[in-house]
Amino acid sequence: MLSYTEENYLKAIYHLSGAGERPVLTNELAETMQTKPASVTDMVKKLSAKNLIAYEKYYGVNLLKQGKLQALQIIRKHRLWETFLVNKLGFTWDEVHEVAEQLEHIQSGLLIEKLDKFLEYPTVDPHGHPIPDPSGKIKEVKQIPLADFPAYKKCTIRAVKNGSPSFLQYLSKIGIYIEASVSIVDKVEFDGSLEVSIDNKKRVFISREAAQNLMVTG
Amino acid sequence: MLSYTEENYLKAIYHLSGAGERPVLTNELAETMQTKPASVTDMVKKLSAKNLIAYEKYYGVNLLKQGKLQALQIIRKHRLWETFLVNKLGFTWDEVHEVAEQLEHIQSGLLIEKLDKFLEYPTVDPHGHPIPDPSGKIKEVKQIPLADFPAYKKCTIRAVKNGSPSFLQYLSKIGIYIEASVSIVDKVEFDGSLEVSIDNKKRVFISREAAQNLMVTG
DNA sequence: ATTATTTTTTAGGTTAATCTAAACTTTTAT
DNA sequence: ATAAAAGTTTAGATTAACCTAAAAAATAAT
Repeated sequence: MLSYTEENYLKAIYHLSGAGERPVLTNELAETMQTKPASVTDMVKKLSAKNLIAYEKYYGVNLLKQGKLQALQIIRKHRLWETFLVNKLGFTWDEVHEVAEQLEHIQSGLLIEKLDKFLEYPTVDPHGHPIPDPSGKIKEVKQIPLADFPAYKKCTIRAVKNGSPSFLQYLSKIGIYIEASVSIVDKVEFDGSLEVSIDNKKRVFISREAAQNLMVTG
Repeated sequence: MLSYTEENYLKAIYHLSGAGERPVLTNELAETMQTKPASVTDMVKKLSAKNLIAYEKYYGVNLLKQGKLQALQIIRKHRLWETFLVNKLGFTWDEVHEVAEQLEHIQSGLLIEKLDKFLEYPTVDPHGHPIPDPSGKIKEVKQIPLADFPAYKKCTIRAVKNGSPSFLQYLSKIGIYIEASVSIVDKVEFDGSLEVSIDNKKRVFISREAAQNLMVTG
């Protein structure tokens, strides 16, 4: 059984490594874990001793099979809980992260099984992120940033990349939501900002920065 | 902010003290906390320094106002979660305790507020135990053990006292549930066991022990 | 190719919650 | 009333997760 902290490390390693693609450095891990590099070294040795990650001094860590599976289980729980909070309890999408960070550590297979059923087996969370299945498999859907989508063509908002509360609140305020149908109607040369039509109803300006964090499908 | 462990101590003190009526001894606390008396002494000093309990050497501890309030908040959360697990997720009443022990420590006022609303402001949990209101107030209902109820008179099962999983499973099996209408139709002299009629439909024998753990109202 | 800089690790220490063993109170039993 | 038993506290260790400061390795810059 993993500790709360060990679980958080695995999750951070998963995200920082891009689902286990590249090695994660001590310093980046220290930053996301809000701790000191020296502490990371300690923990990384511990996880390595448990065969969850492969740790090589001065090089970084890589997720091993078991570690990746564990990380995916935690992500699964996190996203199921977020879905619950929004769909059932009426949280807004900018309010759920902190609470889900706690709920994801509850240990009960039965609970997650029943929660999944109660939510009718959702495949994405309120931010559009995919929910791994019980075995850790993820149904990836090809998405590109709205910033890279051709102008005048309709597309659908599928996910937010950086889901910080303030960004999410901003999106709500201007009327952008998951599944919204949008199209770029103008590009401002000066700063790369875009004028976007939402559901053929309203038009809003969004920064290049924001457009890079909105993932769409054609 | 209290630690997970501190919260559990407060809750245990609340229960062992009978809602704060009598002092709790180090040894009993050690037993329910599954730890050693020496560890209890340490923790009790800590909670005392935080003015949550009054600790007197060799005498025991008493809950102070703030400590009692905290304990009641945790109990509130525990019972709301149990209600959620049974009413919404389809857990049986013997499966919920362990999970609720974890969920009760989630820190989020908003979450409990919304959960309470989602459950439509329940006043008792699946075991018939009262759910404290947000300020910690409990609506006490006078109940007596079925064992002490007069024979032949109808009464209603309101709560279980010792809600161990095996007892709860046994109750389910013989058809006893919260809100069931029952009456004692025979008392066995030999061992104090009772023959009980449930909903005027079926008759079962229950031990004196069991009858003492079933709380009823007339 | 050295030197300087950055990154990472090691060494040694801290805190919360536990433990064991020994000392000390309180209670119980003669 | 005193001795034995039971209960409780103190003292000193341990473990997980962190820390700081110093040493070591890797990377970048002249």
